Amino acid sequence: MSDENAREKEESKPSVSFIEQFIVEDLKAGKNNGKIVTRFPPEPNGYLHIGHAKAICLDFGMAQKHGGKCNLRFDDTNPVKEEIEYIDSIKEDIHWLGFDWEGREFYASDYFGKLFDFANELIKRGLAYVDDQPADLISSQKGNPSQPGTESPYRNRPVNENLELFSRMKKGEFDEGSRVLRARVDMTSPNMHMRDPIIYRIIKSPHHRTGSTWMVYPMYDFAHGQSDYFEGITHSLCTLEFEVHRPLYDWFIDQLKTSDYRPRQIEFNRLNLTYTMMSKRKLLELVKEDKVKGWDDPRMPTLCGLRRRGYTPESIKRFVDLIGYTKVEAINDVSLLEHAVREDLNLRTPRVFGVLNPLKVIIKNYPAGKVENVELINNPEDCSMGKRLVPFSNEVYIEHDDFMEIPPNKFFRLAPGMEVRLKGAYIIKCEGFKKNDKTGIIEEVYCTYDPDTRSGGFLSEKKVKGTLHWVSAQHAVDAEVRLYDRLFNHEDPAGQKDDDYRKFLNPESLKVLTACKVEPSLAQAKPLEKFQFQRLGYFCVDYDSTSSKLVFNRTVSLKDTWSKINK
RNA sequence: UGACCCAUGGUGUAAUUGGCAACACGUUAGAUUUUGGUUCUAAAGAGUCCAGGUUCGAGCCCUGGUGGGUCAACCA
Repeated sequence: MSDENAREKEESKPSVSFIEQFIVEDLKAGKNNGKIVTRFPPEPNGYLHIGHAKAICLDFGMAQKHGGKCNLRFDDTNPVKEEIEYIDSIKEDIHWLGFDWEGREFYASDYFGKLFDFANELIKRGLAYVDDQPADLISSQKGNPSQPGTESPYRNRPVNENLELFSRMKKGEFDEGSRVLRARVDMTSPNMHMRDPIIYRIIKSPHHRTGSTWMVYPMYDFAHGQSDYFEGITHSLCTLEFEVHRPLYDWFIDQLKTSDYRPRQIEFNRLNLTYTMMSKRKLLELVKEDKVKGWDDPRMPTLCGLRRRGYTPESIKRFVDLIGYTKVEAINDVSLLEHAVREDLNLRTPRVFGVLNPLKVIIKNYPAGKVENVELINNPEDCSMGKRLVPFSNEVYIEHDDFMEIPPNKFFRLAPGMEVRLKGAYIIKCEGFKKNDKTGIIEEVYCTYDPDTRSGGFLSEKKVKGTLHWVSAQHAVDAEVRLYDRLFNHEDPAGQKDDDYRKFLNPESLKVLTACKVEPSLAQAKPLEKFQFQRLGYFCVDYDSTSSKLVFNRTVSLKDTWSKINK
C-alpha cells in the first residue's frame, strides 16, 4: 500500500451511527446544558450475554466519546424474578469488558420512595386511580390494537378514595392481584400503552434490597423514565421493542419535569446472531434443564461463557463496532464474530504444539535416547514474545489426520514415501507404517530423518510441501481438549416461537478429546491463558475442570482451507 | 383491519445530508509463508422492495402500494 493510500485509509472517518448523530445535534444545540449522561440498565434476573455487550458498548462508549458519564442502574422493580447473584455477575462482566461506572451504581429500588410520592401526586392531579378489577377484566377492557378500549368503572374514583386505597395497598392490606394503580391517560389511544397503563401492582414477595418495606412495586414504564430523570440521564438508549413505549415515557416525563431538562429515549436494533439464541429466559432454561453445564458453559452466548471459551473483551468490542447500530432488525452472521476473535487472538497468542488425536511416528535413524531442544518462535506476528525450546526425540506424536495411507490429490502431509518437515526440527520421510488388520486403524508410522535439514542448519532451505506440528512422545504432557460446535443447528433458533428452539439443539455441540498430547511448556499454563495450537486453532485453558489433566477449550478453529480443497 | 418502526450485494453496515453506490465479513483466484494460519494482490457479487412524482440530477425529498417487525404481562 502506498503512503498516500495508507494515510487516506487512516483518515477516513469511521461512520457515525444515527444515535451518535442525535447526540451530537443535541450537544450542539445546547440541550440539557450541553451534557451527555447515559445509563446501562440491566434487570438482575440473569447473566449478561453478548447482546448486552452491544448495549454496554453504546451506553458507555457514547458517554466516553462525548465527555459524559454512564451510570450503572439495576432495574429491580420485580422482586419475584431478581436475585443478588446476578448483580455480582453483571458487575464483573461489565468490568471484564473494560467499562467502569466510577461508583455510580444505582438501583431503581433507590427511587421507590420518590416514585411513590410521584404516584400520589398524579392521583392528586386526577391522573391516576386505583382499579379494583381483576387482571383479565382490565385486559379485556383495553380492547385490541384496532379497537379502542373502554373505561374502567373506577376511572373516576374520587381523589381522596384513591389516595387512601393506594396507601393501604402499600401497607399490604390487600391481596396480590386485587387492586392496581393505573395512570389516567387515554383509553381510546391507538397506542395500547397509553390506555390507562398499570403503574403499580401489589407484590408481597420480599425484595432483594428493600426487603418487605414495600408491598407495591412500580411497573417498568413507571420506573424507567423517572429513574432516568432522577439521575439526570440525557440519552436513554434502549432496544427497538421499546419504541411504542416512548409516548408513555414522554408522558410521564411531562408530568414530572420542572425545567428544560428532559431525558430522551432513543431505540436501536437488538443483536441477533445466527445459530445462537439470546433470550435470557430460554438461556435460563438451558441451564436448568442441564442442556449446558451452567451460565458459563463455553457454548453459551453469555459474556462469562465467551470468556471461558477464550473470547477477549477486545474481540467482542471489535465485533460490536463492526455490526453497528441501526433500526433494522438484522441477523448477524457468527462468522463475523469469529473473524473478530481470530483477528485479535492471532496477534496476541503464542503458538504452541498440541496433538489432539495422536499418532506415533518412530524415526528409525534417530538415536534412541537422544534429545535435542529445538528453538521455536512464539509468535511470528509479534517477535517481542520471544522464542522457546521444545524437546525433540526419536518418537514423536503427530496428528492422526496428518497421515494417510492413500493420499488424495494435493495432500501435503505424510503418506508412504512422502517427505514433510516437522516444524522447527527435521524433514522426515515415511518408510512404512503399522496397521491393525482388524480395525484398519494406522497405529504407528515409521520414518527416517535427514540430519542436514534441521531448522536453521545446513540444508534447512530445502523445501517440502507440508509442515507438521508434533510433540516428543517421552516429553508430552497429557491433556484434555474440548471442542465446541454451535449450540444450535438452525440458523435462527431465536426466531422460533415458543419453545421450539429445543429441537434445534445440536447434539454434536460438545466433543471431548481425552488423549491429547501437548508440549511440555504448557504444563505451567494458567487458567484462561490463550494459545494458538499450531494448525489447529485457538485454545484457552479451562479454569475449573473436574479432570486431573490440563483442559483446553477451543475458542475457534483456524480458517480451514484444506477442507475446502478436499471438497 | 389500528398505531409506530423498518427496507441498499449472500450477511452486516456506509454514502460528505440531493451529485459516479463504498467498507467489512463471506466467496473465488493468485503471490508469499518452516502453520493449508497470517500477510499481500485481484476478481465476482447490489443499481438501492415496487409504481408514480419533484428535480439538470433521487438510495436520500413527496404520494401511493408491497413486504417485514413491534404493541393487547399486575415482565423488563
